[in-house]
Amino acid sequence: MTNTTLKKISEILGISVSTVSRALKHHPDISVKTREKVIELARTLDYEPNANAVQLRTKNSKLLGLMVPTISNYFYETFIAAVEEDARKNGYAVMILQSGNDPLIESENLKLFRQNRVSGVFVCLSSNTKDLSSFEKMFDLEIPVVFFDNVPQESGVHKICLADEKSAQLAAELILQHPYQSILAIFGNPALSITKKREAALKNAFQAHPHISLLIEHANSSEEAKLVCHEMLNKHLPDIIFCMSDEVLIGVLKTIQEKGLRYPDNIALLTISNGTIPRLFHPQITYIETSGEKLGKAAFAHMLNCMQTKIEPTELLVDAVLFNGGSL
Amino acid sequence: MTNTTLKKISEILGISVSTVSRALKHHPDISVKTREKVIELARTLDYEPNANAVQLRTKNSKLLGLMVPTISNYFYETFIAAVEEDARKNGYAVMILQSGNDPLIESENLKLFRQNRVSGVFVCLSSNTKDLSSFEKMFDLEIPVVFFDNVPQESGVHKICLADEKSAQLAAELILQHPYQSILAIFGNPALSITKKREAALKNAFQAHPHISLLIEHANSSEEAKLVCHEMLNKHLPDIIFCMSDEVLIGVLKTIQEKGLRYPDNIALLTISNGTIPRLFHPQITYIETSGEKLGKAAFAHMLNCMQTKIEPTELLVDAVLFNGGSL
DNA sequence: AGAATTTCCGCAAAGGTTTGCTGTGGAAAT
DNA sequence: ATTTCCACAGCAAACCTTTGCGGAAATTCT
Repeated sequence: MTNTTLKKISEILGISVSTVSRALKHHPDISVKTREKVIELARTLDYEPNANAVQLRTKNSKLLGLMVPTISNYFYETFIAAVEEDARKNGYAVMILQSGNDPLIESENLKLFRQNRVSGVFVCLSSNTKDLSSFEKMFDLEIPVVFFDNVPQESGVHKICLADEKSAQLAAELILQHPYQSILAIFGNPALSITKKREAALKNAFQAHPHISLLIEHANSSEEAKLVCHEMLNKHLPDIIFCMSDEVLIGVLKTIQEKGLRYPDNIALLTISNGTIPRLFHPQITYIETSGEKLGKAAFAHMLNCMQTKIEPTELLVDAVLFNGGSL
Repeated sequence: MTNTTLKKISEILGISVSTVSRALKHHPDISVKTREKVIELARTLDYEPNANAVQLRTKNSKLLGLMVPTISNYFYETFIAAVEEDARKNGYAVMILQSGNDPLIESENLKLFRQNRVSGVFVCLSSNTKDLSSFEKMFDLEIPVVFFDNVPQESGVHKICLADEKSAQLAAELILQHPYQSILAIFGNPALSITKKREAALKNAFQAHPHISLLIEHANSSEEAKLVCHEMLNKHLPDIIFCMSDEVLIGVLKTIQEKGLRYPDNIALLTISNGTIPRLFHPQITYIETSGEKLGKAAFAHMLNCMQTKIEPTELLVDAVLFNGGSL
């Protein structure tokens, strides 16, 4: 079977292509009689506009780009799911690409987005990206770019983040409500904006409490976190371990389980997470919620704004809330 | 900045558009001198072909569609990641849509795929889809459809599945190697092809062992699985619980933890999973591996075949292997 | 030198849609 | 009965690229 086009409909009905096109979009120039004839036939022939032709002509696609380091991640997947859902409801489709944390692939992917004429892109920066040079062309072409989660330091771009500072502050407050004296805080890749923000905020919060020992470590993966944690626990058992993310938490949990430690009895746990992992365990692990879903919804709404009216680049924050499990 | 097109290049160089087009693809009709001039200018102007125009003209897009009930799922996310990665390496981009297990949205999404002229689609059927009527048009238009994971019963379509029967058999064999006498097996949504296959295979394997009690239950979500498990354990403590999937496993684990049971001492556990969840716990949970990654790679390879040469629709299986944790 | 190739490039159409402009017929206004 | 106006529909260009075909100039062969 071959595809039905405006031309085919117009030939069958013996009218012009433009009349068919207009009838289909209820243009007032077309009489009701003609319009109904056209719509009727279009339905029976199951006409579906060729998006390529439409976009070529109108220069305005219903495609959005979305790039993450990897799709396979507790946080990104919920973000993606949320964006896709809202996009669908608004008639947009989403083209998803992974950078694998490789700036080269990131750049290639941006090119792919451009070639496919996306109307906007969501980007979580690769952890190895040093500058925004590969994004220049997007800005030049005025394709809205909304950065999320791991965002560039530069101002003048659209950023939408979790309340990184606040979530670390919340964590600090919660810790201070307990009589913990020694804290082990394990963060992720120090190159990430979220790492920097969370680390700075946590450090800052404890500055006024010099009697509390705050030990900070970094780990780029769950495996590293596990090793680091093992190492640290061998030296000294802290009162509480703070994990910056699910990746870290997973490593820490493995260590704790392997060592036969029990929380909250032997050691307390606190993490920042979207909740999936913390809720798997019993007792559930107390976490500061960073919802990929909320972030996704906010990002899409912001994108819609960007595409409709040129708005000033800003940094938006999605609030953080505490979920009380039973790990401290 | 406006986009560079073939026309713009041709005007600057004072040659025709067709020459530019041919030069850029190393057509033998074009002299080396002209070709190099063109390529040089194209590079400095950072020419990027308009995919819409190309596709419109060639009727052959570098876009693939992928539909799953939800992206946010331990299994699908790895599948998607694998497909995207291989697609990228082969110059394809992936358009991802979620059906939310709603046949209506599923149908709408197929339409979106068609309108965007994808060259092929991967589909994991929604659990509520009763027939393949909404796919008819895809077949008519000869757009390759590769079903995966939850596939239709019909033959004559491309299906690529985990070795559902074999994985259940493997599970049965493993169980029979131990002196377990009572088994609680919890399966997922009975409407899914994977549920049916796994359940049938498991039942079948135990037919020859009537002295072993095999109790079968169903649960559509982790929460249901948790409830079902609670209920069952209140009546009777089985020797082992077999979980069909991660969803089920999560519910079961919660129940077990809440009840203060310890595996493998009080009860044994066995599941089918891609490994993410089972490896989070200590001891790790023994599982039959169903790798979304392997499935994704196989699916993409198959899709490539479908697009190049019309091959006979077949059912491909991705093998299942045992991962020995410490839960039985 | 004249004929036969070869080399290189341009013309124009096609793909499906959208849209500004033009043109027609008929009804209303004068 | 002439003019004015409106409702309706078609023409043609444009978006950008690809490609069959034809043709001019340069080269090679008698």
